[in-house]
Amino acid sequence: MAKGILENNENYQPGLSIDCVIFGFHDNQLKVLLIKTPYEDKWSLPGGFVPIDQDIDTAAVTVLNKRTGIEGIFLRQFATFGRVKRNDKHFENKILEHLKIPEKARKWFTQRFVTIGYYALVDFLKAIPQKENNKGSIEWIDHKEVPELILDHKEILDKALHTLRIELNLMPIGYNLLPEKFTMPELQKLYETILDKKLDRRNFLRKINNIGILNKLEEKKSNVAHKAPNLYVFDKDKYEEVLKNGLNQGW
Amino acid sequence: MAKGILENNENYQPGLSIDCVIFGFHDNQLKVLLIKTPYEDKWSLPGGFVPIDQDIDTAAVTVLNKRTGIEGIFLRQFATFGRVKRNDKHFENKILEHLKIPEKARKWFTQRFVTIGYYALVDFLKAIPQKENNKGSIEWIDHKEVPELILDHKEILDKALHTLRIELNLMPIGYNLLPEKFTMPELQKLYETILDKKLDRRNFLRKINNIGILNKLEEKKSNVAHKAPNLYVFDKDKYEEVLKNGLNQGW
DNA sequence: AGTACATTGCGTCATAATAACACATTAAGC
DNA sequence: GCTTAATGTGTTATTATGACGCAATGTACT
Repeated sequence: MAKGILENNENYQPGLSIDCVIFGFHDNQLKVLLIKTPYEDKWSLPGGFVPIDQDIDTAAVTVLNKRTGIEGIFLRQFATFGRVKRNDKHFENKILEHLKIPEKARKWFTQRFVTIGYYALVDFLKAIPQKENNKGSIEWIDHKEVPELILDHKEILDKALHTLRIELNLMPIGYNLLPEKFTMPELQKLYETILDKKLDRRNFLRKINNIGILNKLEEKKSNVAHKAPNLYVFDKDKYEEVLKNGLNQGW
Repeated sequence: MAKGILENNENYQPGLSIDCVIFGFHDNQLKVLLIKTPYEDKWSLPGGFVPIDQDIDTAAVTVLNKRTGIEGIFLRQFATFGRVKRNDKHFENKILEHLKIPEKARKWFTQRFVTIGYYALVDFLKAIPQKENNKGSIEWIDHKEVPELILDHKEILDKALHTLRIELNLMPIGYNLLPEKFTMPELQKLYETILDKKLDRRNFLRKINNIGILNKLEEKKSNVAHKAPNLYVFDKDKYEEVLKNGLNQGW
């Protein structure tokens, strides 16, 4: 919840919020950063409100930065959710009381909200979940084991993943999700996890190499079971270029 | 401008608007439906506000329906625009006076607005531009000859076209842009116009046919110069199926 | 040390998709 | 009837994709 919002409603854009679907990758699993709500047994996406003097993109960056502690990450708006009924039952009186929201601020919280969805791809190891005032809990959760979410947050999460899957065909990914040096099997696992589909090792290698954004290092990964795989890094310049121009332009 | 908004601000979601980029196709040109603003020599996208008790998608349908008179059209949300400065200079006093907006309503119009962009594909011949109270003017304008637009509407239009170009690879189009019976050269021209690129006749035919959404009719187009082209119709069932499942799934 | 096993690197082959191009057909206009 | 411009229907070379074979490498076990 945004700082000072209880005292200064008028400093925020009314009826508008930001919700972020923050993806990370760890242990061959796609993780999503979720927050446990203090007042009921559900979870929510990290979100916030939009300061009246701040661009919506900036407000999204603020949410992300506040929750992960990192900057300069991949962040993209993917949809805006505005069904009337999406929050009409949410902030009931008992919840407002539990949150100790003063009477005069309640109207602000119970108004109709439209929310703008952003999704982010971040480095799991660099992104340290940040609690709100050291209270509550925030955790990385396997996207296959997402618990019940408040409001329409499940729908938002699903839409984010769907968008990510489609955009896999339009842009390279991995730079923000993997450590600097990584192996081909790791990159492949990332794709397989996002797509929820097995890919052929050898065809994957060929296709990824054809994009031309990887540099193979001399070193191999050490301390691994079985044959040591090669290490790769992204060629940042080429990566950015492909990100900008897109790939796979059908027509 | 939405009905009753001057008297009943509180019936609308504050600081939120809808803008529609309505595309049509005629004379081998991609057209955009634009409105001449009465108070200055600029044009704007057709838009509206969001009734407090209406889904945003419904509000977008309302705008579209009001401006074209048609229903059941292809309409898709593509982005939300929320820079702080996007409308801070727009509704200056002289404009508010010109619009005869009463003093107490001015605060509503001068607040910060975030707008949700939708784009639509409609049949040029069926969509008859509808004026506001028979005042002002609304016209189909060639997308290559778009005049100066208010606010960030040019940016919104560009983003819509960019989205449409990308989505050409993910879905079939034409059903909402062409008459029921059409020729292959017409469909090709549509693609060429949207993409702003020449395509090879024979390769285009093969690729379109492989999608499997067209039925060739027995008849040919009559009263044409040169060789009479075949007529086609979309197979609605297959079209809808491909629309839903998408095409060209890279991975 | 030797062997089984899992995993990686690198390659082949058949098929499908794409790009570039040739030629015959049809109708209008002179 | 001839020219012209557009359409219908191919062919061929190149590239991308999908399915699969096999040798190399390191761990674990006997």
